[in-house]
Amino acid sequence: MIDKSYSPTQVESRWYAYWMEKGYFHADEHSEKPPFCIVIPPPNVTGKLHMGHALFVTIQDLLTRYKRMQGFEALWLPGTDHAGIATQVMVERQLAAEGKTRLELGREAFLERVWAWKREKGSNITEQLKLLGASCDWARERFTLDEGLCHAVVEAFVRLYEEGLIYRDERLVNWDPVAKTVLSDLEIDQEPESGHLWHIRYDLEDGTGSVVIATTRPETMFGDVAVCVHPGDERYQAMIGKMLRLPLTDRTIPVIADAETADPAFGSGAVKITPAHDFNDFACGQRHHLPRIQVIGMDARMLTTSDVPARYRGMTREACREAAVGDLQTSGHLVKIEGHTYMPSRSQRSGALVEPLLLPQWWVNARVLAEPAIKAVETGKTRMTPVLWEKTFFNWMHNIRDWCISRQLWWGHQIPAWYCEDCSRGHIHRIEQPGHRDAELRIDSQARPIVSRTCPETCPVCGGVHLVQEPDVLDTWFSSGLWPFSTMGWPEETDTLKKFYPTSVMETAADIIFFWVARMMMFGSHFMGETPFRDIYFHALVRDKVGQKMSKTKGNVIDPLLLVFGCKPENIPDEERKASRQLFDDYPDGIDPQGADALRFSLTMLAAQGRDVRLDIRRIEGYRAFLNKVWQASRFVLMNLEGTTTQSTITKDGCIEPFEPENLSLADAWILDGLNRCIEEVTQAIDKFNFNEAAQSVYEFLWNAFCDWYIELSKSVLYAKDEAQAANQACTRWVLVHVLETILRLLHPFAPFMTEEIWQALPKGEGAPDSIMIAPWPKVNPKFCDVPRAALTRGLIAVVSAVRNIRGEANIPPGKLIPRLLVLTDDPARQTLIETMQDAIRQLGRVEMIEVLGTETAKPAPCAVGVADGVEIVIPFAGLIDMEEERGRLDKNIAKLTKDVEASRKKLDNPSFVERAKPEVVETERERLERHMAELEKLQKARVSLG
RNA sequence: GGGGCGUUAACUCAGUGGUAGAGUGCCAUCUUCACACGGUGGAAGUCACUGGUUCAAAUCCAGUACGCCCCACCA
Repeated sequence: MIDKSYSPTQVESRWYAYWMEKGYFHADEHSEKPPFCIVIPPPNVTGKLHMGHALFVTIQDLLTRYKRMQGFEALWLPGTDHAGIATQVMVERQLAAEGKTRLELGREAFLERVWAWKREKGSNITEQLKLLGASCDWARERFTLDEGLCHAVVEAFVRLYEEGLIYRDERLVNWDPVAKTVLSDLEIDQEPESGHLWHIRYDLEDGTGSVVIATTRPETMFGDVAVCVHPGDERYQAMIGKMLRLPLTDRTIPVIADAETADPAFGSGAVKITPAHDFNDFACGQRHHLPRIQVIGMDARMLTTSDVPARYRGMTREACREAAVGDLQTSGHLVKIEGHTYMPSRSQRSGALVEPLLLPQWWVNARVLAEPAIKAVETGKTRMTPVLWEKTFFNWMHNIRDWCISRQLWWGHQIPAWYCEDCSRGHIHRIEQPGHRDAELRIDSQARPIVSRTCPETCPVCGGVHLVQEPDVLDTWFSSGLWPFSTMGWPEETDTLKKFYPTSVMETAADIIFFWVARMMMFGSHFMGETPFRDIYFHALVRDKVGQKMSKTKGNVIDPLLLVFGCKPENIPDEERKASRQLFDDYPDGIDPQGADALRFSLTMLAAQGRDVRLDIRRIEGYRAFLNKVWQASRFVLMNLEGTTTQSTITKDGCIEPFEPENLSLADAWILDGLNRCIEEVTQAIDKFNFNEAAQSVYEFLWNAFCDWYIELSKSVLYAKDEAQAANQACTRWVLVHVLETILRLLHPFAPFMTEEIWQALPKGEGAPDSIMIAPWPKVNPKFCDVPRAALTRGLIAVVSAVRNIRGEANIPPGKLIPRLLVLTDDPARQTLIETMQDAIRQLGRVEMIEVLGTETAKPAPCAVGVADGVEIVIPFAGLIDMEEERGRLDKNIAKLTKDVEASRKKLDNPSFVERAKPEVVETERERLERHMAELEKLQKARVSLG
């Protein structure tokens, strides 16, 4: 017997170890079963479990467990990502707390430190996934810096280089001066900020006039090489081609015309051109063959070159801005300062203002790689759900730009390229800094890389032996892009790849569609000849209850584990409590343990396809109540099996039925028919990724059908004293345990722990599996599809409901039995139904005696009348009912019915409805009208008799 | 500038052509032998707005308002 009350924390501590021990999570690449495979979106090793993880575990585990039960060889392949910038920044922060920097430690010692940290903390996140029940094949766990994956990365890089799809080039790139690395376009955020627009006068060299330019970055003026105006702008026609004096310097720069760069309507219509520090200016400079003058360095300070006037050299860009503006004011060149809202680029990781700099970097030719990936989606070889994401995908892929893959970090895959110090003499610079362990290597774009799988011993050109490796590492997403096949052993042709590639479903958040999904598609098509997944399911974003993204600074973070295990605010560390401020404002006394099962069930319910989720804890509590209901219903079934030989008839292939349909009671036939429907709905919904529908279906069947009616009806059979019921009792017990057992299997992918706990407690026969997670997925049993008998039971339910309705609205106290109930109908089938089920009706309606009579029977006056399923329910007053209440009740029902009748009439009186609507719709409408009219008539008569 | 999404009960959300649903909350009532994380009954919505298509619109189309997201640009 299971415990009296449902304690998720206790239940969930029991089963994970059992499943692991039994090896149920392991997928065999040599199996004969059809494959089903999901590779996990690898969480950052630095990561701490958040709602996004909880959501993907919920959905991926749901799919994996479902397919496993359906008889697939189900592989959910886990692993973690080294998360280059995130991890390095974190460890550097630790070092800073000790007063050290990575440059003091040097590359080797720093990396050792990161590895030590990874060894210590790297399993945190995977342990947290396990708490949610993730049935991953942990023996196959991978890390993007594993030996095997490094091998795959090198292989991919070298092949792409040899195919000309990777190249090194000097371009303007996004430089993060805090993290000291270049960033891809995707790693940059833009939010509006308020700044200024400085209007500065540049005088013509010949003294004939001046131009006023507007800029948001006056400190870059030392890098100006031209002032650009629109060719059609009449104000400046005469100046085009003339030279201007650049204020604060002794340089002169030309006025040029460029329609793409200058907008006559913005500012003064004239714009300064600084090709080394602005992307538009860079493009303009290229068109006009202008020089590029770099004036800001990688530390975001002004360079100490001759281009920068001595006074400003070495200043930070901010200090320089202030100084320059002051000097311009003094010299009279500053015309005005305007307030201005602009969108500066900031590094996602460090928050630093990105400085565009001219640097040699490694690039992937994305356009070529994108083609087959686009085609795969166009032809439906890979499908996206919700399908609207395909548009976003195409839009980006068709306009894709080359991908900058090098990063000036240490934590990551060092690029497999070397430079010969002899051949590339003069292009390799070692910059020694006092206090830095290693010299910094700067490698000019003119240096010639030697790309190789292993470190070359000699230079293939000159035979020289002085080779240095490219210090840069690869963008984290380069290795993640290989994830679906690198984790399976690529470039080796492994059995795992043969069995499981391409994978079945990629399940992830849509915000990494470009970062990750698109790149996996490109690499998969290129290296494997096939896109890596059949289906891509994008889940929703989990937001807070008012729809904002969760973030620590907003204080609206909801840590899934706080919900799973419960929490008291006083036990939470300050920092975390700050991050979850909103939560503790709403729940000052803390939160009760909800359990992983309830969290999972809730997320499935809330995350309808493609919709963002606003997480409302009240709904989680509601769904925990549902799991409690399952638990309590199970206790009822188990209690009634005690001391009997009735057992669940599950085997490893399905269920055997000890009873034939003709031996079933009406209630049995009804619930088994309903079970069939439920099985069908859940299965179809999961297949279509409509997880909320699937969960909803089980929810309704278990609560509204099984608990509310079948269990209640079963009591009149099980607790009957007469001998005649004995045979029915055995049947009822079997139906109880059979329906419960099947529901548990349907529910297992949603709530794995509690379903296992209960399932294990059920009495089962020979041949039953050892765990619900390897039990077969329920199938519809055509033998038990019994529509007519199910419909009769629905009639019975309607009768009981009608009695209860009268009781409730007429304020008959629940303790008071109704002495006499008349049921009027001329239909023999219904008469028999009421007769045979009268025990149940008496119990559920709290009625002492029932008489079944024909419709012509004279009603006692006064009486209360209700209509259900075409039969008339009559309750003689006999002092039971408050006349006023009853009049009110009838009036209300009459009003509603009258409205219904009018609506139906109006429709049916409309000739075009009758002609043009589908015949079955017209037929339904006629039936409805007839039914409502008959009902209305009866109620009206009853009302008249009340006076 | 381009694209996308949303607006349904007090709250959080389902519902893609045929008389509006759930959870929580609310009102009344009941601690009856699975369950008060419960039972029973009840109240509660002009489905943002305006047009259109249709016999029929929460649902399809167009527009408006408000909210949100993505991409691009921004001197």
